[in-house]
Amino acid sequence: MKIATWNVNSIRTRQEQVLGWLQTNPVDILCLQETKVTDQQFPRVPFEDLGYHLSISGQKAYNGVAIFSRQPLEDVTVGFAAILDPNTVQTFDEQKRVIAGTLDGIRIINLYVPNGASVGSEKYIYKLSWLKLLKEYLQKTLEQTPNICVCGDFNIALEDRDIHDPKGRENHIMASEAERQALTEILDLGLADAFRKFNTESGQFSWWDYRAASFPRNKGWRIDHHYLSSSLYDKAKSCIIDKTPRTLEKPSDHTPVIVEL
DNA sequence: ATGGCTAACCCGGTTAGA
Repeated sequence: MKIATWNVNSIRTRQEQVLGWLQTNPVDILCLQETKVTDQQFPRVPFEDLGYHLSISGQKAYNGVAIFSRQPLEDVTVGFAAILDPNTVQTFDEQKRVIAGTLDGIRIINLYVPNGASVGSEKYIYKLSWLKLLKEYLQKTLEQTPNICVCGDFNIALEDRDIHDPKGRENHIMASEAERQALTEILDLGLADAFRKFNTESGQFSWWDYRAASFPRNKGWRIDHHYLSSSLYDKAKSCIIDKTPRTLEKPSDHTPVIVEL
């Protein structure tokens, strides 16, 4: 089974690129982030015509996640409230960042982790609070389902080798100690980075800033991940970053990452 | 160098991304 994750930065703007990519890369599962569209306005038909089932959770202008699957998913849920106390997480679920579904006994959890704006800002505090809830959400999920694949745009580079230029990173969003600590605590539940099973080199990224010619200079970050529970991690066959879509005209600033289980 | 680039929104300037 191939599971891809791709922050498309607007599904309506990227519709043709996503369709083209799926024709060349007919993955079993495609997890999308930053669809930036309400469910009513989501361009479902072209993807359904390609043979995909769509599970979507979006909102106007911001955020939004979706899972495309060749086979229908079971037990699709959106938001933290599917697992956690709705009264506690209600305000967090207003931002559409979490969708999950099951295929062949594997629980696939697709995430768009908050960006955090800048270290110490209100949005940064929100990001850390969100990650704390994510830990509880995944802990309870693992109690129900041992086989999980948690993927998406984490907006965190866990190690310096995941950043083109790590100097000064302690005050940089996506690399600060508190963010890394929050993610490490989540991984300590029993999850491991599929990409690093196969590739230990630096210089391999999934996101490049639109500005300052970051992509041609390969000044990027690796912030899009697949985290697998132990039995899936042991079985993983490959995990690759496909830079091709980032070379196109009007690309997303992220590019797809694909794990094969 | 707090720049630079892109997208949505409501209509050219703001908010957000990372």
